Amino acid sequence: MTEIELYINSYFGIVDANDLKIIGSLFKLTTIKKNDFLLKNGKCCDKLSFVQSGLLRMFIATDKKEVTQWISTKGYFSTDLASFVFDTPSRLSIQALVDSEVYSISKEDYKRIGVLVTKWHELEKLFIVRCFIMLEERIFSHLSMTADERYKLFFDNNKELFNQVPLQYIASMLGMTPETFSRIRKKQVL
Amino acid sequence: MTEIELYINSYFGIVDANDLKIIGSLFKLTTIKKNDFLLKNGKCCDKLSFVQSGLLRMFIATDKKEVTQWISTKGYFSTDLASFVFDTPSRLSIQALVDSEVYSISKEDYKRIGVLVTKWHELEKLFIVRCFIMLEERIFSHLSMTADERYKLFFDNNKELFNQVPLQYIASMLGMTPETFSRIRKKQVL
DNA sequence: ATTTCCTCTTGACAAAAATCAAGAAATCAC
DNA sequence: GTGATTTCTTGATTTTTGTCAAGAGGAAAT
Repeated sequence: MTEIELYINSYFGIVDANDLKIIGSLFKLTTIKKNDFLLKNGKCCDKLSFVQSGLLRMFIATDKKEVTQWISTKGYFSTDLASFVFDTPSRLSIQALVDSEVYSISKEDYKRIGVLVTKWHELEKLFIVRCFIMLEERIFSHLSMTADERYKLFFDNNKELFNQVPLQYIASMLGMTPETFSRIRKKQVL
Repeated sequence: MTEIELYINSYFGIVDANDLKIIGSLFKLTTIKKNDFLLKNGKCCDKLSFVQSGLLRMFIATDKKEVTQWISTKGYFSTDLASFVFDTPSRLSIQALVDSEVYSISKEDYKRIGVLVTKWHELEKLFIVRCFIMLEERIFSHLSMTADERYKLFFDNNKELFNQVPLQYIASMLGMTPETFSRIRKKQVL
């Protein structure tokens, strides 16, 4: 199995080898240099990507600051879903934090999957349900935890990220300032 | 068209009248008395419901407090999606804040929709994508706004809710204490 | 009506987090 | 390697939010 077939298989649970081949063949591997953009806000997002290697930062620029919504690591998908699905201008920008490789599918090819693979919509639905549940979890963390607790929770589950990306982005993604983030880290060490 | 058919049509965009009838017939209208539970945490959530009238509070009980995740008003769906889709014990409890009516579908009948209506999975996928986008928006509000700003945003979009439910639940849902909520309200009036 | 319960408000205070400013440390470009 | 830039840390201070406690107001029950 190719790498992309493995992803599709693990995320969408497709068992049929033939379907897997079809879908996999529609994704194209491309590289993005550090600091380059996979998507700039304002443009319509015309592709869906999976991170094969590297790191992508998804952020929204406000008048005051940039808000990092998520950092996609190997295996995560990366797109402005609203823009991709409903053809609206994207609010998200997506930028590579290091040289990265992504498997991307164009909107046209994406639409073709549904035609070619009967079970696709059902499997994709389950995939999005899982994403939905992750977001619910994240909202819960903001409703019920302090910055300190959110830090610990995220750190425990994503240790490897902390020496790969500027910490200010993780801080933003967890809803705190870099200063607060730094002070929390200091406490953890002692 | 019956009320439930109207919902299905507006949320899932089904055009075929026959499909609509089929799906609509699988939902059963039931009533829930004020303070009664549609779902108690720990049980497996075996149905998916749409609010026809009334108000449902979805909350998670922690050791310290109850965290209100969302209040479902007319037209919203209400379920513990993780529990419903993956047959796990639910973390959410769902309780009626006033006498309410819901259209519910059992898990078995829900599964049958996919068989009976070819386009169902695709339409449902789009529905969940819209839910996903709403949650992304909500997370953004926690990453970039103060309690004050979150209050204003929510108030502007949900004025009618404020004289129907205990305000403490709205406070919780917005991630602040009842006291902070009360003080923000006081400032708004002046 | 009055008692009880629940919700909301208010004040005083404590804790958490943001802001501002400066400097250290690390990284990047040449 | 050296200088320039970016990122991180730290301190001082302010703002925001939470906590605790008391009381007011309303709704529901008896």
